Amino acid sequence: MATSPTPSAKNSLLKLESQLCFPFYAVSRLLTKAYQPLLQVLDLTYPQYLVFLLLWEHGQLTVKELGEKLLLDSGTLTPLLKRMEQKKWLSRRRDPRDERSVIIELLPAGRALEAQAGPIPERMLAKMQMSEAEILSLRTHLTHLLTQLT
Amino acid sequence: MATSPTPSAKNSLLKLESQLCFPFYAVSRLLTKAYQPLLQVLDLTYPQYLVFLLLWEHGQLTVKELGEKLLLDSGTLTPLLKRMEQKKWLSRRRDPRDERSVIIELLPAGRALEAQAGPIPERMLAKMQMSEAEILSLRTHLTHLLTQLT
DNA sequence: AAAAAATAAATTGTGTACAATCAAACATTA
DNA sequence: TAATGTTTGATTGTACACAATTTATTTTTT
Repeated sequence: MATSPTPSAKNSLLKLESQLCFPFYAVSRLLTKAYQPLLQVLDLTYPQYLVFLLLWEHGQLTVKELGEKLLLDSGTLTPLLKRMEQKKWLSRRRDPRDERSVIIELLPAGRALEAQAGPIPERMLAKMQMSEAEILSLRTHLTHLLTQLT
Repeated sequence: MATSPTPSAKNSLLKLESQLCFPFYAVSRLLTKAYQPLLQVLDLTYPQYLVFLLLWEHGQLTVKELGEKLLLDSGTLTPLLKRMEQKKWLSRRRDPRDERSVIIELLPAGRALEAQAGPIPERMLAKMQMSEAEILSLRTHLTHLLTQLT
């Protein structure tokens, strides 16, 4: 006769889930904490470091473009970018060709941080203690999830 | 002659890294957002839901125990638990045997939420669109990372 | 037992996150 | 071109997250 999944089988699945979303939440916060001592000497937070990674590569981007790449909205980015502006790391100005857009441009003090931030990725990889195969496997799954959730 | 890694090899490694930590950060936020419509009808946030998962299982826990299991400190938990107390979901009281500890205990209104929250894990699994094999693989890597970073 | 050390929460201050709303600028079309 | 609708940031309000400090309590040492 047809039966629904046994309670134990169902529970294992549900338990699996409860142990899947929480680890993401926990790992994300622990990674940010692991960055903290490396970023603190540069007076940077992790989200600010992510903004810099993009600016070091592109030089200048609009708030909208930053938001699309970081999956953050202006309610998060505007105050964050204002703090970075106060530290003379970047400039904020309206695009003359479209006054709705705000262009974020790297300033010399911001560009100077790139060299100091150079060793950070290797140090983080060391903290993670993962093989390149593990990292590739993780990246595949994370990218898949990212696609599903976006 | 001995050489350091080539720039390209080194860059690929660094790029790998920049594409590993950010996905964790992004997936974690997207998962919280994916929970939001399911939790909103219960008037819950994701961290509050995590507290409930523990309380539904254990009935009562100290703030310290909640913090150990969720990897959160009292600076985060105290205001969160006070909000949950205001909604009559739980009670906060000092342990008479050790006045330093605060015991968090589930109240009837909090226990009543358990049934309503029942379908949430399955719905989240559906949103993630992952096979059980993928989930198991992810869990292994996440647990490893969690251990490395704790 | 009195002093010193350790523990558990609470508090304070800073910095994200994000939903909801608003305002200005631009694009479209009737 | 005037009205309508869309786009882009900024603002507001709520809720984490965490470092650093403080307070109350308990434990350990002397």
